[in-house]
Amino acid sequence: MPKTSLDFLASAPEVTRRLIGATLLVHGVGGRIVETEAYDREDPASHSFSGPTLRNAAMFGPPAHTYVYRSYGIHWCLNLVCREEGHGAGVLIRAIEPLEGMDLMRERRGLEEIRLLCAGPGRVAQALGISSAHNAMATSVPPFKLLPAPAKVKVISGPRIGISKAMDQPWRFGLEGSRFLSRPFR
DNA sequence: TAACCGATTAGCT
DNA sequence: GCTAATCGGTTAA
Repeated sequence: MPKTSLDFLASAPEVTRRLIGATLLVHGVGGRIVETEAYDREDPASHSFSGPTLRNAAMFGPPAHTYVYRSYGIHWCLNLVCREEGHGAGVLIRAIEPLEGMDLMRERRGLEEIRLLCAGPGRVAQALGISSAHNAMATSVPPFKLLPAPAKVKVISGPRIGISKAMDQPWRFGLEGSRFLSRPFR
């Protein structure tokens, strides 16, 4: 229990930036977070924008918990809830540098190429074995393990991917120079 | 009908 | 090496 534990109560972009470089494991499988995106309540691109529904309920639950949703009817995507309970903000985990449980991740993804194992939110969820069963769970207890980033990570930012609103907000964050990003920053 | 996307294909530098 | 286009499913406005 490091005293430098992550503060999920800060603003969504702040929490999102600080998650870059953090280590995320599920049942000991995962690695270092290298790409994230912020979503907030007053944010037309956020699932929480129009208030609570059955699907996004976890976004309005306690911080440091998960919000898992189905994307385009096919993939699962993992978010971490931030700000105070009931606010409706979260961080989308977009890419991870694979470090632990490589064999299991390769098997789940049906892929050898390490660079593409977790390069994208749907890919992250598949490699880590995330599904709706992992929705609204605390990240501080098993099967989850979340370790804060080291002090000196270099973070870059840019517009979010796959949205058509609030394009002006640079709420996508990445680890500078990482080759495990879903797409490069420019 | 548009979405917090991935695999594939076709084209480019 | 890269980008753009296409299509596949569910959800919810």
